[in-house]
Amino acid sequence: MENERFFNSLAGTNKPSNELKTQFCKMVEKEIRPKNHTILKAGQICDNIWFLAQGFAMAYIEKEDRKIPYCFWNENEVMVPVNSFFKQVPADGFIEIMEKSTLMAISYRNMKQLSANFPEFNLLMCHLVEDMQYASEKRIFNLTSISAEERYALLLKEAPFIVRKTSVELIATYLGVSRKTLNRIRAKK
Amino acid sequence: MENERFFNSLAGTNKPSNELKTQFCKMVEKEIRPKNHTILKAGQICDNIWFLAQGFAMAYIEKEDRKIPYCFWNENEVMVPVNSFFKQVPADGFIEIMEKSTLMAISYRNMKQLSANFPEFNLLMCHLVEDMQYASEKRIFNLTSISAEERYALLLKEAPFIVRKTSVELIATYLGVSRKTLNRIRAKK
DNA sequence: CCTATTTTGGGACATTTGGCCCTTTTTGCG
DNA sequence: CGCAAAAAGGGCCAAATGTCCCAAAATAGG
Repeated sequence: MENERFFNSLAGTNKPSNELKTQFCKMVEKEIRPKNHTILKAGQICDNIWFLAQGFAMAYIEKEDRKIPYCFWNENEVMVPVNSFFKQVPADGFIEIMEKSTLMAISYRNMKQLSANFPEFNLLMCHLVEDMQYASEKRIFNLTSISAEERYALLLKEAPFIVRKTSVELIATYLGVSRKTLNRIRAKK
Repeated sequence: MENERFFNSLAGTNKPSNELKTQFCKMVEKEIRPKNHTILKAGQICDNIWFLAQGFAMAYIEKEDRKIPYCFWNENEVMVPVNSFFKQVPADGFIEIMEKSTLMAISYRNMKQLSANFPEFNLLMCHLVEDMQYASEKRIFNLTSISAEERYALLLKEAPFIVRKTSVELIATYLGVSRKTLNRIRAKK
């Protein structure tokens, strides 16, 4: 069931106790959200970690009426705006559901409680942030050291769902180039 | 003394117990490193978190004989390659001391022990990674949404020490442009 | 199913960027 | 202090990228 998938996704290769798992699963709430629904707005303090049981979503920062995507999430991924959620401060950006999605949510309060009661849960949270940091490092490396064309090829290889499910405009911005440039790259066979 | 500065830097706005502080300070070791010394090589498993008590350092990834800087550290900053240290896996990149520096080091084993004995220390480690993640997010935003010229202006404003202490080549790569382009930007008054 | 709206892809042109190369300046080291 | 090596800065040209624009295609909503 979806709560377990959420838990397993957080657990990764770790083997947390069944007690933790049971507690965790009790706390998770299910939400169905329609396409184009915004679940977090800039300025709000994020009260949830979500698991995208089904669907597609994006985090972006708004700048001069343009959306600058920071992250795309596919099914079975954990969504969390690190700064806003863990520090409980206003978010810089938005999280938007891009197609009808099923979300599993756990609140900050519940997260804190699990952390207090289960040191191993704390570890899982740390790993989550570490993984996100590592992903960011790789993205920065790509943005500073390979061409837009190579970045697009990499995206196609590692996250083709993004290319399938998003507009050219957003993909281009995500890759750090204009729509025109991405079109040219795609036109080259 | 330097051990305390290290501790305070990790503590940030938190108020950890004196007991933790004492334990921590006992574990810290001081190292003096000369210019151009590499304290971590790609492929090695990082065994330390460092505090740069004095000096200047850089993390970079090597690619086709070029150095792609990921991060620069100034005095009083905490240096840690998140993935290699926390997961104890081989590092992707290098950490190089760019000018004679004083480092305070704490080993993985000691870190683990503090984490086990002091839940509050665990929190500090989490905050450290969260902050790094937040910094990475901002950098990605800049790389995808503002011009090289604006990025340079921002760097000058927010981390002028990098501009003062590093070569044009490295700054340019850090900003995601060629040396030629950065020279042109600087030539514009 | 049809219409209004959005998205896409490409042409023309201007601008920016990068590679190559050379000279000058700075730095490191004996 | 002086020499060798490295870094900086800029000229020239080619390649790439971006802006503006429009027509065709795809999509959304009634």
